[in-house]
Amino acid sequence: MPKRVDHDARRGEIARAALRLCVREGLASVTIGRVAAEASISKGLVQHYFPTKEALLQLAATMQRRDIESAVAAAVHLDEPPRTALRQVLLALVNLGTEQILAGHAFLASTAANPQLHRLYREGSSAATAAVARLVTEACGSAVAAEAEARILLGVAGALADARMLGEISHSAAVEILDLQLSRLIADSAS
Amino acid sequence: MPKRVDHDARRGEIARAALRLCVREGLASVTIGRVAAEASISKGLVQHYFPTKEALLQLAATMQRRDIESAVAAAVHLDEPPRTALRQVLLALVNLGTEQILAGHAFLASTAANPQLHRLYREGSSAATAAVARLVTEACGSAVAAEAEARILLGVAGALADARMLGEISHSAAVEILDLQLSRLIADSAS
DNA sequence: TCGTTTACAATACGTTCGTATTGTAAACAT
DNA sequence: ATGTTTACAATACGAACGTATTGTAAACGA
Repeated sequence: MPKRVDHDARRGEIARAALRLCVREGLASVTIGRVAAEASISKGLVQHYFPTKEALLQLAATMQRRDIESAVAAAVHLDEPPRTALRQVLLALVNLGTEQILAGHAFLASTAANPQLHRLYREGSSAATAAVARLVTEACGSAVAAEAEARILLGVAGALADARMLGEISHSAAVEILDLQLSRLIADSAS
Repeated sequence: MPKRVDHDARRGEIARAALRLCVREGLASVTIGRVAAEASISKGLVQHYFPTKEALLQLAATMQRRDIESAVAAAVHLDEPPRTALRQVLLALVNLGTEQILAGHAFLASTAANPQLHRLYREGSSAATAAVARLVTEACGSAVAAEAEARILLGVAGALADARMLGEISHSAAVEILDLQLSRLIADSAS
């Protein structure tokens, strides 16, 4: 009934409904109609805010990345020493919900067919590696190969998150494995 | 026109066509009709070999896992010492083609919606971890936490494969990073 | 030899997809 | 006051989906 609506916020709501659907029933079941139902709006309104389905998926993927970034940002308390911040960042990744992990895999798999998604994920991955590499340098000095160590740590965190999602390992087991690797890089990796 | 046909082989061909499509254009574009066209057969023949689309995807996922297993098996020469075999296994994973990696992510993302796929991937992941853990024990003795180290190594290998697929790092950079981690576990990790 | 089975194609069917079009009522600009 | 936007719903539409049904010709068992 009213008029002016926050356009970006509405788009965000719709994209978030798409993400929920993707996680719950797979990317293949994300259709305009299902998204509209999930968001409790009409099919026509989805079209009003997104010219095409691809644009909707693009925003959903972007928001999924942003969700991860803000989960990481929320986990690191700024006044901690670098070694603690590094651990907190990796722990945040391990603790990601099933939602973020599943959606991430789904979009990553679409990378081959969608150059825009490819760029999004490539840049996101590079940025994450660079950020972790900086923390590694701060925590360990410049004697270590920071980028290589960052890739190792991010790989371990990702694999632990996957294993946790699949129900293979418990949260505490994941933390132990992460700390095992961290203890190789820096002494005193206690929380 | 003739009669007796190797049923399993035919099913394999069709599933492989589905995999190619999945890699090239994403899981969402894997439809009965497209698979039939990719395999150069009629839509009806796909139905003749698979009662349902889900059965087709199930076999495709199973074959994708088998492909990875045989790539790994082909990479390890049996008479090598364990430390060399371990490195060869991980290198084989890093060197996986874009196809296997992308399809793996796509199926893993369908895990939430498909309990059968969930079991397939959970069991596959556990088996891989156990196999690598055994190699770790053989190579380093029982003083190390073999399963934890196996998860770390598999995580690193997977992340390197992903980074290579996205075009972030070169093959040689990936090998260097893998060897960096391996050198922590065992002395003399040279090829 | 003849009926059954099998490999495969063709097509029909109801559903659902993405998109286009149209309608309506509320807010704004003038 | 009025005409243009804007938020939203409804529906129409052709294409493509998964599946069911039917047809045909070749190989087999009897």
